[in-house]
Amino acid sequence: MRRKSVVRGEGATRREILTAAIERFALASYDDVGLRDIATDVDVDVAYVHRSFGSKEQLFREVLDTQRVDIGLSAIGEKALAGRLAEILFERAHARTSHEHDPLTILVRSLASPTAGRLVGERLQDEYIEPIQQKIGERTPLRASMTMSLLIGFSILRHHLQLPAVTEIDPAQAEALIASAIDEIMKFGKVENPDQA
Amino acid sequence: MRRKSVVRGEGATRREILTAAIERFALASYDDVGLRDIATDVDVDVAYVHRSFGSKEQLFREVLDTQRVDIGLSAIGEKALAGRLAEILFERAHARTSHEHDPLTILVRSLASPTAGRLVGERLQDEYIEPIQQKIGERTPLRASMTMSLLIGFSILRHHLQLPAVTEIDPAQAEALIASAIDEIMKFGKVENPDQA
DNA sequence: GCTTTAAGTCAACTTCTGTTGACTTTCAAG
DNA sequence: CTTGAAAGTCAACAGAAGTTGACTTAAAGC
Repeated sequence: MRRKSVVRGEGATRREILTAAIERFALASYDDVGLRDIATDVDVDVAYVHRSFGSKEQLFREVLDTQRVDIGLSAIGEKALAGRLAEILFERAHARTSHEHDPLTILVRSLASPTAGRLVGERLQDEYIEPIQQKIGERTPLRASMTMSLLIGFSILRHHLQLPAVTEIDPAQAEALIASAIDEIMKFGKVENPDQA
Repeated sequence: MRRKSVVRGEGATRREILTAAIERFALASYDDVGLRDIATDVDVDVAYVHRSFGSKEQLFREVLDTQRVDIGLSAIGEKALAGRLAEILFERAHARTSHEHDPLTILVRSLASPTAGRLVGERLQDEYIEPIQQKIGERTPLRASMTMSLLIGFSILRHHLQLPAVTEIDPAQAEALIASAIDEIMKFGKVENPDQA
């Protein structure tokens, strides 16, 4: 008597579905991606997409797992942190096969969704803010959050809204400027009163 | 022979609906706010909400009009720009009646929606980035965009995701740090090679 | 008092969503 | 050849959404 699992499908088709889902979730938000869209991409029935992962939310969760990025903080010093973060943000922007996206894209796309938002928040906290906090010294929550603000805001302007001012920028130049902005934020903890009125 | 307008309702109830809509759109995204929610708030029929504005999109447009903010750039110098922007972001955070929100909130909430996203992008460009560009000197698109990245990212972390690290910060302190971060970004144009490897 | 116009309601339609039960197909093991 | 589980399909449901046509109510204008 085998236990009949609710989740079916462990083979090649399942992987194809996951790949198609990654693509879709990088281009539209959780709520705007329909299981039927994904089903069409892979040319299977909607029901199969659903049952291969148990639920849409579970599928999304697995997509997020796919996008994990190791900041590699343990290996680098505080000085190199800014550069590393900027690098992550632009890592795939330099790639020639341009339908690749930076690891923040999928997270950022689905920020607003009530269903997916909670998952996104957790990932952001665990995968970025937490590690950054551990790396820097004083006023850490605020500084780590400001750093993330810059990264997330930039990703939004660039990929979501595709504002010309941002998309037309030379990536290498933008990367350098992001890095030095983060560097400045890192210095905040070390000054008592930055500029204050 | 009066022309029968598709849009009905010019009176007090219409204004109530608009107020309720503002509240709703500040708390949830365009797609997640239902006309039925708003109708319930004001205690009228859904159909009346719809017809008072012609369409949901038109209602949202009027809500955005409501949120217009004059940065007042003409009156201030480049030096005061950073402080002014930070002030806008925190203007209503200090208020005691706390169900008020900063003018970016509604824009940011509906970034992801395909329907509302276009509107949001236009507003952001016209109302913030454009004015900021006009105020600063060199490398203007990039610097203006970086500034907006910080503002938007912070708004998202604070209001959307409500990450503890951001919500627990003393507003006055955060405002000061945002301002000095923007100040640093403003200096980018004036240095040839910031730090570069 | 009748009429017109706006204010507001009611019920329904259409479209789209994730989900589910029941079915068929495939294919390897015994 | 038979069995049995996995792979995959089909049709349908239930819920929610924006929208629309037809209706009623209410208050002025003449």
